[in-house]
Formats: sequence, structure tokens, C-alpha cells
Amino acid sequence: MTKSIIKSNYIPQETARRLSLYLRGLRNLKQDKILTVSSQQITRFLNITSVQFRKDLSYFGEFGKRGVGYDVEVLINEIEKILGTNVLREIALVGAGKLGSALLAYPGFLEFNLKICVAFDNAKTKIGKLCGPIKIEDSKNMRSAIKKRGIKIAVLCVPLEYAQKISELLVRSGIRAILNFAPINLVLPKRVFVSNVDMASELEGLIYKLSRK
Amino acid sequence: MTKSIIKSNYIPQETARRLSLYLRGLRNLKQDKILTVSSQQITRFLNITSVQFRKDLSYFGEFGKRGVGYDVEVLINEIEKILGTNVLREIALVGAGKLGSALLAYPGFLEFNLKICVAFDNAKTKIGKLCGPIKIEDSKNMRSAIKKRGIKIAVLCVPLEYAQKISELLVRSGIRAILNFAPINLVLPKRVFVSNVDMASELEGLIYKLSRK
DNA sequence: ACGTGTGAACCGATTCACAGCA
DNA sequence: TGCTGTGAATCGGTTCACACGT
Repeated sequence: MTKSIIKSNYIPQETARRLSLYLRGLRNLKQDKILTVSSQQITRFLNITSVQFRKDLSYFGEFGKRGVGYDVEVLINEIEKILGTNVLREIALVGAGKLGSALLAYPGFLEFNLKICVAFDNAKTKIGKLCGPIKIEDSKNMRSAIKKRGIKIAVLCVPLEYAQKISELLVRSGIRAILNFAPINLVLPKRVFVSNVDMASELEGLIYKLSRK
Repeated sequence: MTKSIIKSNYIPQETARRLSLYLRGLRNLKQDKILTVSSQQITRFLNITSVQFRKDLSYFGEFGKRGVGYDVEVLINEIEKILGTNVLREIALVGAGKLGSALLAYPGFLEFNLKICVAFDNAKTKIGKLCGPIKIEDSKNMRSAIKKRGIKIAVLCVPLEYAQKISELLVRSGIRAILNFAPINLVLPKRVFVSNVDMASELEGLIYKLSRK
């Protein structure tokens, strides 16, 4: 019986973000046949302090043994339960240009049981093309296709100038979370969660730091 | 003579990151022939408060007119000066797989005067291939090529298992800032700045929020 | 002794509240 | 009056210091 594990009911944003990193680290340890790990040991790979790690976990429960550490297998299961990676989550991809096609082939999503299962484009040249196991569909059918499958998550890789309009259409189609690659701030209802992947600005930030150090 | 504009000498990390967003917003306004803008107006597009905007700018100087707002043109110039986007910054790309090739063609970098000017791969099938204006070079020559050109910034798109080793080689080649697309925490000297673009974990974070709201 | 779990202190960043200038 | 610029208050998140279990 999957009892709710959440102990505290306010969980810092950042803590949630780090859980996926912990899961990754733990899986690597498991692969190396390591059964038990202390917060010290695990945070040598991740660049996070051991206190941070312990505190983060403490929001969800007590998973370690004092004087010993954490059972790798058990902790993996707990984090998977928290993140809900036990069920496959279906994702729609919109815009099958260079970047979109690359994401279609990106193996990293499976790590968290995330799967792009439909892709849309409006270019005649792309519609019907197979990209790995996925056939690009006409974006005319996007709304109905997303609604029918009940997909709630989208990856948006359309050119800048279409991003706002298409994101609005996605919301009307039932999408509740968008990973946005267009360098623009999407203005959408607050109930919709958007995460921006802004490569140019990221790089600029890096260079700014570099220039001041 | 470009006098230093920095007023305060501690500038929050986050402030620096936002400057590029402001620059973008201002350029859009300029394109729409808008000459003057208040902090209120500009922050309707970006999702940032007007106080945040003013405070951020205040670290660098006083660019606005009370009762009026900011001259769009002037502010663009000031931010460009701060970010150093007036000079072209050369970038090396490592790993010309699907994602790497997509980034080679990504037009968004030019926005900040960033340009991928060399690309490397170790696959025979890719070496010598033209990707837009860039010819993929053999990664054997990477170190000397980067050193010779004095490139300080790299985009890393190699498969997970090579990422750590290659990043170390990049550092030995003189690279000081890395935009890393591999889902791993690179362990490098502190003087090297790394920014991770972790699409799967980003998406997972989004879904976690969704599941709790 | 060792390593977890956690209230309290701290720190960076955001927001408030308002003074100052056009 | 309108909007900027900024010290002071506040907030979210991290780190400290240590109690507790094994």
C-alpha cells in the first residue's frame, strides 16, 4: 500500500529539483554494486553538501540509519515513489525542427520514465516523417490528439515568433506543464507551469561570471 | 572611453542572469519603435516585478529619469556594455551528434554576439562534414585548436560516459566556462564555471510541481 | 564513534515603503 | 503626479551545531 511519505507539507522548490539528481547518483552507485552509502559519500559526486542532502530527504521522511547511512536500493525506491517515476508519463513535442528532432531522439528522458509519444509540426516536408519510433503529425490535429490521449506535458521547440500562440493552444488542449526552448517569456494562466531552457542566456550568464572573476 | 559602469561591487548572481532577459525585452521594444519605457511596462512581458527590474539596474548605475522611465536605446547600450556583447565571443562545440548539430544551427546565440566557431567529434563518419558554415574537426586536434585560437568557452554535447574526461581535456586546453548538456555533475577546478542544461531533470521538476498543486 | 535528523542562526535575494527628482 | 532609486524588512533556502540512535 503506497502510503504518503511526505512528512513536512512545505517542500522547498529547490529540494524537489534536487531529488532527480539524487536518484541519478544512487542509480550509479547501485550499478557499481554499492549497497550502502552515507550522505558524505554520495555528495562527493553531486556538488551538494551532505547536510543539504540529509535536510532535503528529511522533508519526506527518515530513510537512513544513524551511524550507518542509507540503503541504496531502499532510497532509490523511496525517491522514485516521491517523484512518481514508477508510472510512464507521456509527453507531446511541438516543433520538429533540428532541436525538436534531437529531443525526439534524446535517451535521457527515459531515466525518469518520461516519454515523448507524439510530435507535431506544421511543415508539409516534416509531416508523416518518422523520427525514431514517432511519426510527425500535422499540428492541425494537435489539439484533438493531445486531448484524446490526455497528455498534460509538452516540450515546445517552435520558432520564437510562434511560441506564445502555440503555447496558448497547448493550454487549451489540456497541457499543464511546458518545457519551453523558445527565448521568450510565455504569458499563460498561473495554473500552467513553464520551465524555460534558454541556452543563449545561460551561456551569457556563464561568460559574465567569467569576465568578473 | 568605456568607463566602468559598475556602481556597487557586489552584484547578485541572479541579477546578472536577468540582464540578458532585459536586453531581449528592450530590443523587442526597439523593434516596435518604442523609445521610452517604464519599469512597469517592461516587466509585463518578462515575468519579473518592476521593483526587481529597477533594483537590478541600480547595481550598475542610474539609467532612468524619474517621472518618465528609461530611454530604450540608451538602456540597450548600457546593458550591452555591461554584458560585453559588443565583442564577438568565440565558442567551441564538442560532440556533433543530434543535439550538437542542432546547436550548431541554433540562431539564438548570435543575439548575444556568441558564435560557435569550431566543432569537434571523434566519429569518423562526422569528421569533415559541414554543419552550416562549420566543418566538424577531429577531436584529436581539439586541444591544440582551442589553444591556438584562445577559446575560453565550450558547449559540451558528448555522451554521458565521456563527459567528465572530455571536460578535463577542455580545461587543459584553456577552456574556462562550459555549458554542459550531459546529465552529470562535472568535477573540475573551481576556477572553471559550469552551467548544466539538464532537460530530463528540468522536466521532472516541472512534473513534480504539477503533481503537488 | 559514526552518521542521521533537525531547530536555530545565517545569508542571499526579493519585496516593501518611501525619499527624491522631473 | 508619476516613476525612479534604495535602505530596511522580509522571505526562502542553506549551513551550523548538536541531540539522538546504532
